[in-house]
Amino acid sequence: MAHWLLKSEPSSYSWDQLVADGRTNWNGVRNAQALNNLRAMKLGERAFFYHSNEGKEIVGVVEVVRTFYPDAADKSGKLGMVDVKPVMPAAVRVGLPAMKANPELAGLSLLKQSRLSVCPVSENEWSTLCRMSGIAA
DNA sequence: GCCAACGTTGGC
DNA sequence: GCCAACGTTGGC
Repeated sequence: MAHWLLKSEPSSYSWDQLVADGRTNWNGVRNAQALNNLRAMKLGERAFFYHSNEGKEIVGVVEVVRTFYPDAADKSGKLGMVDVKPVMPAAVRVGLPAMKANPELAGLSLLKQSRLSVCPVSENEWSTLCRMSGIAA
């Protein structure tokens, strides 16, 4: 199974908000590459939840509970979303400096393409990040 | 189809 | 608040 990382500014949608909601639709993605990543997500696949701008750290893990479907509000028909639910919070929040300092994460697309809001995470990167965050993979 | 101008994201 | 890195738009 593939793994992912979803970015959100806590001021617009935070981990706490997701936990309170129990589930949410991950809409508002406009970037073509990010949309492609959303399309590639399968049911039950997991993603890290990362707070951009404020905190700049991994705060938890989410799971895909509905695969990609079109955004009814988008007339171009290109935009869409997946639904996710929280799985567990990070025991240790992993900040950007910690990720940059770890050579095993040198290829992490979060670090290489800072503007990509939905990025893939390789299996090695996933287990490294699980270890760092105290999340049981 | 190229490229300059502009807009957006996100780290610092 | 600034700026780098991109993506997008629009004139040619």
